[in-house]
Amino acid sequence: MEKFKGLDEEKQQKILDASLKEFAEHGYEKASTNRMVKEAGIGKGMLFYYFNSKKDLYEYLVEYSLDFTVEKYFNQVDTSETDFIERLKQTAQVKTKAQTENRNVFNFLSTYMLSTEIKVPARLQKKYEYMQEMGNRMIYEGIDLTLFRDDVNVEKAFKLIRWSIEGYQNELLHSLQGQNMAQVDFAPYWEEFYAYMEILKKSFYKEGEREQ
Amino acid sequence: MEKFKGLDEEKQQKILDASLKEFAEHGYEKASTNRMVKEAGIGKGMLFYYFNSKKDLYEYLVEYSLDFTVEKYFNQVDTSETDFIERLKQTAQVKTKAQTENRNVFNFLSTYMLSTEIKVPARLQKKYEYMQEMGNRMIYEGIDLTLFRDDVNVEKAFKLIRWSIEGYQNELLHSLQGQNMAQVDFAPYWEEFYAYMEILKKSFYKEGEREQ
DNA sequence: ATATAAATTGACCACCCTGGTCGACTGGGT
DNA sequence: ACCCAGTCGACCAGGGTGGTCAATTTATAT
Repeated sequence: MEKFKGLDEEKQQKILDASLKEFAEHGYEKASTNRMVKEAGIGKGMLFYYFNSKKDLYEYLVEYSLDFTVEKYFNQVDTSETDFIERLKQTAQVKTKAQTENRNVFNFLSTYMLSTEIKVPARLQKKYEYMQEMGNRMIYEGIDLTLFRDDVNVEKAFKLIRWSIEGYQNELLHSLQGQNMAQVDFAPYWEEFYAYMEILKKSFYKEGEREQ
Repeated sequence: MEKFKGLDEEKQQKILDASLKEFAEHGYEKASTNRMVKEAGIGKGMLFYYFNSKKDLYEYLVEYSLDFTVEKYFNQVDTSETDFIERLKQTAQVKTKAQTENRNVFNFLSTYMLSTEIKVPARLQKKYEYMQEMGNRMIYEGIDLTLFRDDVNVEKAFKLIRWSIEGYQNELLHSLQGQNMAQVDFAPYWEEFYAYMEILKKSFYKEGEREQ
């Protein structure tokens, strides 16, 4: 692995992108090292020179993706915002940015989370659980509960709001399928998103407790 | 194909289940006819005796799944219910029932809808589009718009409510992963689901326009 | 009972792809 | 001149592919 880290950034990135993508699309077993090296533009031997085996490569990618997610996503959210919906608006923005900058990491990680075909070492498993815990804190910690209507269960309102936002993001992602994310003008979609957020506030917050 | 339809129901079902499952899990290209026949408990030759080729089998399954969905799902929903959330409650119940009775069809169809690796004949494509149109009508046709609050856009409220329900269903499905659906006691989950629906009514409907 | 037809099997085919290895080659440092 | 880390891709044995077909069992008709 030290071999790999000695490479110049650009080459590293090409190899990471190629292998993250391959694993994300095909899962562990059916991912092909041949396709990876072709996509990355390196000789077959090099992949096994940098990483010793397919399995080692996979574990390296898991750790890389976890670190990436914590640093470029979780650590960017300002947890001093106590308005739940505002907090989620912010996470949506940060997430979109991180996702646009490196889609492969997100795709890889989400297939990794669902898949059960391979078990990683305990150290990585721990890291993964720690990351989930961190993600929860990023969303729920320090939220001002008094903004919510008194006649609805706050826990359930949390979930409904999160599901709504995930639903919007999924639909948007699906409708933008195939387009190069880097060159899509997101402005109108943010407008639309904010409109949805306003509705959620009207619906789930107390009357008159809303800003402006 | 007539050969296949002449079989007794039980054998047909075994073959359908095995191949729907295989295609759903691996996609068209990587699905293995060998695994299908092993799972179905028939000789290799028979699959190509009933259906002429892998492709023909796939198209048969698409049509079968579309017909199944329309008959056992769409046609069971009572569209005389004009309360949007009540209508969706009902579709959720019908869907859960149909899904429990034949999970493979739903899994196959949802991967088919996302996948782009194979294009089916125009006739099937038309049938698919007709089914989507039918699904929309099942959900939106004849809905009483006056129940909704005046200060929110109804179209957007529709979507928020649907996303919420889909979110709940996904989370439930995920938490029940691996268990045999046929022998899960759904009663407490329906309780929980109804609680969520009540919150949605409180949030998105006019004050005092709610039943009881 | 016999002849004919239909259903069913699985060994077999030629081909493709797999993760991983290894001898050959490169270019820069000494 | 020698060394050596870096790089390549032909090559390996093994396994899986969709599809075929001669052989056998089972059902049907006479």
